[in-house]
Amino acid sequence: MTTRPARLPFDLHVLEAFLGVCEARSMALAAKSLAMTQPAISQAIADLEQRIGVKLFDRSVRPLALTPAGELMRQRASALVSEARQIAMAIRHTSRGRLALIRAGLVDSLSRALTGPLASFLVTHADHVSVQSGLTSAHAGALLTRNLDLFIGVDDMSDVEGFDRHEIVTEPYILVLPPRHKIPRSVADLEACAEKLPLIRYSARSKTGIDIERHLRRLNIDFPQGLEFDTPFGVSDMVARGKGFAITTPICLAEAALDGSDVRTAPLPGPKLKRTLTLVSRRQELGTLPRDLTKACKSSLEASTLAPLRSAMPWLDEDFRA
Amino acid sequence: MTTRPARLPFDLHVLEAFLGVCEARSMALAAKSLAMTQPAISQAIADLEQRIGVKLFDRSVRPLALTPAGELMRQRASALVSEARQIAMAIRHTSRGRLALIRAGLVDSLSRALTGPLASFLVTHADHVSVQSGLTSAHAGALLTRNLDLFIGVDDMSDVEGFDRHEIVTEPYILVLPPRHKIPRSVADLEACAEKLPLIRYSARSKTGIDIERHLRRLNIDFPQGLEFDTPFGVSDMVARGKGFAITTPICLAEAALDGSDVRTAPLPGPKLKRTLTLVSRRQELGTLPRDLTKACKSSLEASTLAPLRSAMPWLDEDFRA
DNA sequence: CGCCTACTATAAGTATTTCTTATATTATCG
DNA sequence: CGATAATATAAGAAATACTTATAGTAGGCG
Repeated sequence: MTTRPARLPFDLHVLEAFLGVCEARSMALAAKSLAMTQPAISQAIADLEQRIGVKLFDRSVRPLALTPAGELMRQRASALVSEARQIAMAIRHTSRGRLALIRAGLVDSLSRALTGPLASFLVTHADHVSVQSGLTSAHAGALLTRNLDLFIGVDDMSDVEGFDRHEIVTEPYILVLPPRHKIPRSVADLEACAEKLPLIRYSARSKTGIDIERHLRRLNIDFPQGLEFDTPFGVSDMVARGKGFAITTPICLAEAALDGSDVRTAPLPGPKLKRTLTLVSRRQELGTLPRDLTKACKSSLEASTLAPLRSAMPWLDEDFRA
Repeated sequence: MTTRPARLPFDLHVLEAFLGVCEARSMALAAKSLAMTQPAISQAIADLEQRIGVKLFDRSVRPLALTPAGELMRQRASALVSEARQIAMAIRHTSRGRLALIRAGLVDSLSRALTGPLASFLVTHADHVSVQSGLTSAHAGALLTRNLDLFIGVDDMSDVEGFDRHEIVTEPYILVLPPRHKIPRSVADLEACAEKLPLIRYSARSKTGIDIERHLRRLNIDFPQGLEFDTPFGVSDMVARGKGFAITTPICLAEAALDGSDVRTAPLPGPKLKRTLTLVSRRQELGTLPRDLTKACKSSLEASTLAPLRSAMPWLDEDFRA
């Protein structure tokens, strides 16, 4: 006679009850919200504690307090139950060929260029589409914690396994200066320029800002701290107003969509600095959607943004295309 | 009368049964391995399918085939059940003040210096200790997929939320040359040196190798491809044999533990390049263990490695200490 | 300090779920 | 086409989860 393999000491339903108690700090209140009776909750929790061999609640105080093991359990059970709910939903809707919900992150610098095309594409594949602009680091974290299904951004999470990556575009960093300003052609010229006109910075909360600062440090260039902004518009508008110069990218500049102004653009002197925009999604969970979406975004970006940028800046690399 | 809130359409036990069928490709065989009867399995799966509203198996063929929805379910259910098992174990042992198992990753370059102290410390906190040397990128991936509980490495996963980081040491990259070789004092000297003696490289699979290559590119230095190694010993031994020079770190050099040879060391000309070694763990799951472990590692590293290195290379930065 | 209120725990019984045995149905292979 | 090995279904048994009733306990207030 075979020995029954060891079963898990809890089930999702019990964990839901446990989490209800954690939230309510009361078995009676949890019972109400879960449409069960207080003794059912009490017995379920007691049984769970007996099966796992530790106390989860301190019942000698009111309201109930979690033990350290209880706190650990709360965190991990919460994640587990949340994931289970997402599985339930994902299974149902994937099988219909449509997703119930797809949440896409889009880096700020592509917001104007791609929000429309992205949403238009996704809406043909999901009942509900959420497009969230923001910083790529936040999007990457959200993808890991399954609060996003995919994102387009500057970081491709290349050190993490289990994700697919589709490159959309690689672009160089460029100089942007106020109208009619002299163009620096060397690193030395750039440093001289900075003595008269401050560098308008991207925030260090963005990967773009970080890359630029790292680049300048490696050139041993130490521009004084001054203005910094989160958005391409903030940076570009200040340049247009003659308040300083900036290091940015053609797409960021296009994103800023300055009205009628004529900032000057030039290649960044010294070693080349580039950034790549990539679509990242979990492997195997969205079928061909990421690849198809990438194609759609490339087409749209080329027509709406890259071709005009090449016209405006003929000195951009031949490789600057989607 | 309150409406009962929507329950999850499955429980862990049913998912275990489902996964058993996936693995065995047979309900009868799954029943045997789960110590249940075949009809119990058949009914459980049928009920699951009815609750979630999709077919998971194609029963018109033998052996059973998974539908696309079934394949997605298999992947996600597998992760869920695996996580549930780990929760069960973690809760049990955390509450006893000891862990059942703790798995620590340690970057290759600290292997000799810290494997002993690390294992000695952890064995007082866990019944079973696994210390895995390797590349930090693999360790970071393993931590994310919960195949490691903590690691000490070069990447601190700073873009990912939910982790604690404790800095252990920051060290500069340095030059290492064959015995009695002339020391380059400028970037130009370094390039001239490379015309006679090749650069012995770290593999691009390591973050250290990547950082060095990126650094050289930003200096517009393009050393020809030649020898590359994964380990500090491989790189350092080749230098000792007069086969080339290397860019490395004091800790890597110490790790190489060259027998009786007398390679020359010098500051790296040009912009400074440093690396930081950090202990990374999930927030709030290991209590004070990561902080305590960090202290223990710093003490041990200072005594065993950093003090001797400062004696051997008096020109190292004052900040070069744990 | 004692009493009252509001909470949890326990006992006993009921309802629901899960499992087994017996057997019908179906896929595959020789 | 028949035999074998698989899954599905029916009916009943066993186990689990829940309810009602009530005992026991923590904390707040007078």
